[in-house]
Amino acid sequence: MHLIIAEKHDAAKRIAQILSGNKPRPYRIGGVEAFKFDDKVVMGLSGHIVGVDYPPGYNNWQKVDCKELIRAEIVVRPINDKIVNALRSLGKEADRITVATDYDREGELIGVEALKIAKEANPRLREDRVRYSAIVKDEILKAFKNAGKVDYDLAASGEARQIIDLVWGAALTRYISLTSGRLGKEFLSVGRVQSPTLALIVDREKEIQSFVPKPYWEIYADLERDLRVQHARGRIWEKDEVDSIVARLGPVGIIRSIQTKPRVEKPPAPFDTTSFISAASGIGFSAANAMRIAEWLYVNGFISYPRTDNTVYPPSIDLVALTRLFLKGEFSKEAEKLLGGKMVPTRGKRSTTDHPPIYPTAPVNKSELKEEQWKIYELVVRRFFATLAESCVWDATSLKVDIGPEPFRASGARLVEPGWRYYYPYSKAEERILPALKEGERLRVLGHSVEAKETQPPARYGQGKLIKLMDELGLGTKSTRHDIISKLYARAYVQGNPMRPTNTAYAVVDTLQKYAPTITKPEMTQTLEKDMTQISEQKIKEDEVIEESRVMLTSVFDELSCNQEDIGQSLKDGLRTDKIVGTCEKCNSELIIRRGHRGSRFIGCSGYPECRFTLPLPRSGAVVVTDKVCEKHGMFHIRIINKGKRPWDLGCPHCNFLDWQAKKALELAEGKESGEGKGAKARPAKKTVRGSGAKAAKKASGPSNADGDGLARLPGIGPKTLEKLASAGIKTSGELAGANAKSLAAKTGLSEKKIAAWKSAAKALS
DNA sequence: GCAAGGTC
Repeated sequence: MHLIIAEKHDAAKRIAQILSGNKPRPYRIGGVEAFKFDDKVVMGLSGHIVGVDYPPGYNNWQKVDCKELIRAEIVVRPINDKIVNALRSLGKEADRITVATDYDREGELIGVEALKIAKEANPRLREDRVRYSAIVKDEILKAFKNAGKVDYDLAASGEARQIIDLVWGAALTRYISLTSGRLGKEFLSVGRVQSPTLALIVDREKEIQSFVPKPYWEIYADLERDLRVQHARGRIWEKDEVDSIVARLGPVGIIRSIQTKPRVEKPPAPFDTTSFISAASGIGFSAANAMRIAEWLYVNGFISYPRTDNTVYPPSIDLVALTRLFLKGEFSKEAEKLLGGKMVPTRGKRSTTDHPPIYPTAPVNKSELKEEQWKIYELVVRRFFATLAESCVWDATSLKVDIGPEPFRASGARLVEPGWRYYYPYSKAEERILPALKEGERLRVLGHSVEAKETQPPARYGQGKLIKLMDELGLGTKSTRHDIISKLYARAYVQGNPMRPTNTAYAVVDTLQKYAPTITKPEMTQTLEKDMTQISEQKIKEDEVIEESRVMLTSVFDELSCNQEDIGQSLKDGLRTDKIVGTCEKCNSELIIRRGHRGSRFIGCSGYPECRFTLPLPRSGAVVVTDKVCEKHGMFHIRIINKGKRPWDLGCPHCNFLDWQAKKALELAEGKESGEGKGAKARPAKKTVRGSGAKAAKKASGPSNADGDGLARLPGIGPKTLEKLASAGIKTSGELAGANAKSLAAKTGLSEKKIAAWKSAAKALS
């Protein structure tokens, strides 16, 4: 039997279809679906099926000296047992195995991992490797006709990367976590990609903080015929000069020249992962969310593989036939127009061997997708169309006017031919139409204005911009960059979008930049890339590169241990400030996030034990203190970040607590005790509160609300109830708490029981 | 409970 190994299930399926000429038989083995035809079986892996790690003896962070990790044994263990087992049993049956994983470095390593497992089960296996750049018939058939050798050197270079990443990452992650006392769920992490990325964000923030704005002025004049012109000097840095220019202005402007030239905007290049995420970011998607949706669209057959560095369509894709598929449905107008043109595809700068650019593979009805999925799908379709469309052409006019001795100018732009912009309307193309004028024409000056401005600090990085920057610096890959960004949020290193570093991030980056600068710079990745190339070219041995790296890390640790005390202190100082939530309403001390026993957290007063004011916090997730302030309590809003979930904006912890109390009181009054209610510790910050909190916020902003102290926040009170209560003279929760339930019921028509429940809830609230 | 890299 001839066993063929692909990188993923989907690739296996399509390769089997092409090689078999029709539909291969699905062939289940140990819960894994492979494909069988003739004497062949094609099986898909799931990327890496084994991973490197330390033996279990090193699991205890406190007991193992992190320096030991530099030279500790590293073991390879299966990540996916099902696939490993299936591979073993298929390997036993086979006499030949062909590696058909993706045509790149990691693909070679993934292939070798699989090969090792199969050969352990059956040492007599003959092996070979096929290389293809797209899973299309010609390409695959050609690849299988010209099978070559497995490139063990290329795989070895990938293995070196794995080991170096693990050793540096694990040792420094543990060091920084132990030194700062942030253990357990709240550990701090360090890595070859994440730390330089975080440093970019921190460095940018420092630039912004230290930016000194410089004042400047711009002079504008309004002329008849609706013409507004700016002084040709643009930014003028001296106020004196502004004044003297203004003094020289006359009552009439004379048109010196007026020139119109065409300006051509070329259509954009096909989407690779970076430009896709960046475009999605422009319409409000986070990097991780955009990739999650793209992945779904790919798995369901609507778009091509979303993880690619390629910006050139391979000739094997029939672009015209693909466009014709869109003649029916949502994009029929666009498809028809496009097919009437030349349809010459644009080419980007990068052309790679593993996957084509991202393009739509099939039309789909809008009603079949969720709103977000549709938006991403539409983006991919429109980008695809744009890459086949004509240039966008403008008439650009530049106008020069003299007012007295002073030169002024204006520029106009008129859209002549929208070209690709017709299909891809994501960036606005604004026209500025100038009045029709002739050289030498004289216009009266109606007035002028001097605008005082100042230079602006550089902008914070949004996720789209950061992904692009990482790409340029070689940080991470198309498949990991969005994950790395998510990781920075999960560690509470950054918040918001554009991204702002927390004080924790400052402390960690400062420490690393001072004592372990290697890990904070993109150069580490660039050097590693060079070493990997040398390994794959047999110029250095894998072991030499790893050994060199270990020696380097050893000296980093020497430097760290020399400055142990300083580092511990500065980390703890930085970390403390991220924990200040507000000021205690009882004693004016700082309220900070504190740890209770058994991993619980709460907000406590730093005046303890004299002051015992506390507020509860949820048990799980990283607690982030945001910069949004509650108007009522003056406390910073809290955000909870759980791995793999959306961040939860808990809001003001005091408001959250009051909401919860009110809700509890209501439940008790209605007699439906939820299991956790009775005798349970106060745990307001639970998901159940979230709904009512959000509703409450909506209600509170409703127009019919005359409520100053949270009447609308009581669970079960909607706008209609509010009106009814208001008609009986009840406008605040205080008034409700003091009202007689029976007579109020009679006045409003509301049930007495409900009113009684609201009353006790209102009491809890006030 | 650590990294980064695949894929789901």
